[in-house]
Amino acid sequence: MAGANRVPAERRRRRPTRGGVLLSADLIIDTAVRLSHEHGPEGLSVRRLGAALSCDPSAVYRYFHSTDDLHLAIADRLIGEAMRGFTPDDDWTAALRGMALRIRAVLLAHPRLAVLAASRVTRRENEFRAVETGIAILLRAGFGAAGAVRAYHLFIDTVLGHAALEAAALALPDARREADERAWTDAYQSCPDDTHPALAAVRHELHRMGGSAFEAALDVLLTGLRQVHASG
Amino acid sequence: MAGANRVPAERRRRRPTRGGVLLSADLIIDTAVRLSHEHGPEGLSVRRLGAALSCDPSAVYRYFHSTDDLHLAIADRLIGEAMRGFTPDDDWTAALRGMALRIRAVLLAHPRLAVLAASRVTRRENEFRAVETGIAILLRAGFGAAGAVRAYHLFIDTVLGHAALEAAALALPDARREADERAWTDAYQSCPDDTHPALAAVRHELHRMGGSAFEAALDVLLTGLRQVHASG
DNA sequence: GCCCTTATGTCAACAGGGTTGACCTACCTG
DNA sequence: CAGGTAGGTCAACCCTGTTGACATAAGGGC
Repeated sequence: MAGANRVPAERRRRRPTRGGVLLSADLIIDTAVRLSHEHGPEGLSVRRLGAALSCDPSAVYRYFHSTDDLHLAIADRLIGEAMRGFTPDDDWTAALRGMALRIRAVLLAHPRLAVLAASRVTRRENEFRAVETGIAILLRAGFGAAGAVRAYHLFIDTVLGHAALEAAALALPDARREADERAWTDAYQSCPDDTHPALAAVRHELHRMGGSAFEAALDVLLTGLRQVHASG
Repeated sequence: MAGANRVPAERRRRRPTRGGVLLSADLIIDTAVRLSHEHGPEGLSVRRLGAALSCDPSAVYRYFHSTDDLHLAIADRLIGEAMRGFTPDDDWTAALRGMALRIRAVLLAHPRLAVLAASRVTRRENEFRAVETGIAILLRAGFGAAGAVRAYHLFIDTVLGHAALEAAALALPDARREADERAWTDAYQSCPDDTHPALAAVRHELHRMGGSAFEAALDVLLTGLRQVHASG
C-alpha cells in the first residue's frame, strides 16, 4: 500500500509536454502496452516511454511511483481487456474454460507484459471484477465458500502459470525461442537409445513438446475438478 | 544452437585470476547459484559474479557466450539438483507427484533463477535425464507413445508454471511481496457487497488466495490424468 | 485580468546493468 | 627453450531505473 495513492488519479493542471502531448495515467498505460509489443523484447522502459510520449522519462514518475506501480496498472488493464464483455456459460466448466482462454489470449498478445503481470496481485478494479466473476461461477455450480475459493485459486494459478510460461517463451529473442523449440526435433532426437530408452520409444512424438499444452492441461484440470465436485 | 559449443567444456591452459582463483564453468555456475540467493532480488549479475570470483566480469564470457547461455547452464544444474537420487514410486501418479514436489522445492529454493529457468529448454544432460524419467513413468503406466508425451507435456508445464509463479512472487522485493499477499485480507475485504456479491459470500475464505495452490492443483490434475488414463 | 501557489514537465546526474574489442601475459606444446 | 594462443584484464559503449533541483505555465482567488 505504502503511498499507493499519493499520486492523484485526477489532474487539475494539465500541462502539455514539450512535444505537445497531454499526459495522463491512461495515456501512459496505452503507450506502454503499445511499446511492449511494437519493439522487441525489453521494448518497454521508462526512457523509451518518455521518447514515445515525447516527454522526459522522469515525467512518468509524476503518474506512477515506480515501474512496479506502472506494471500493476498495466496488469490490471490487461485483466480488464481479457474480461471485457465476458458472459459465463451456464455450464460451470465451460464458463471456466472460456475465462481461461480469454486470459491466455490476452497474455499471449502481450508476452512481455504477461511475465510481469501473471504473478502479481494488482488489487485494482478489473482484478476485483475478474475474481468476483470466477468465484461466482463456482458458487453457482454448487461449491461451498471454502471449496469455491480453493477451486478458483488452483484454477487461476494453473491458467496464469501456463500462460506465463508460454508468454515467457514468446518474449524471448527470436533466435533463443527458435533454438528452444528446435530442441525437441533436434537435440532430443540425438539422445543415445541405450541411456535414454523412454525417449527412444517416443522419439517420433517428441515434437509435441514444442507446442502448447495449455488446452490439454486445462481440460485435464477441469476433468479433475468435475470429479472433485461430484464426489463431495 | 548457433555456436552453442564454441566454448570448449574442458580447458587445457588453466590460468588463475588476479585473485588466485582458477575459473571453470562449474565454479562459475556454483558461484552464480550462491549469489542468487545470498543477495536479494537482482542479486545475480555478470559484474557481481566477477567480484565474487575476484576476476574481471568479462572473464565469464570466456566460459559462456552470454548471460542467456549461463542461465541455461544454471537451469540445467537446478534440474540435476532436483532429480538427484530420485527413484519413482511404483504407482505412477505417486511417482509424478514426487517428481513435481522435487522440482518445485528446488525452484522455490532459488526463486530468482526459477523465473529464468522454468520457461526454457536447456537441451543439456540433466534435462535429458529428467524428461527420460518422466516419460518412462508414463510408458510404464501404460500410456502409449503419443499419450505419454502429451501427458508429460501438460504435467511438466503445469508444474513449471505453478512453480514459476510462486517463485516470481518470492523473488519480489519484500515490500511488494507482502503488499501482494496482504491484498486478500485487506483490499479484497473492502469490496462493496452490492457490486461484488460473490466476494462477499466467501469473504472469510479469501485469505486462502494468499497461500500456495500448488499441491491442490497438482492433485486435481493427477485426478484428471487418472481419469483420462482409465477411460482411454 | 492579474498574481501567487504549486503542479508538473525538464534536466543532469548517479549507480548499476550486459557486452565488446584491444591488449598482454603466462601457460602448454613441440 | 621458443612460439602461438588461451584466457584474464581493462576501458569503453550504451542501456536501465531513479532522484533532486529547477523552471514554467496553469488555474483559483481576488
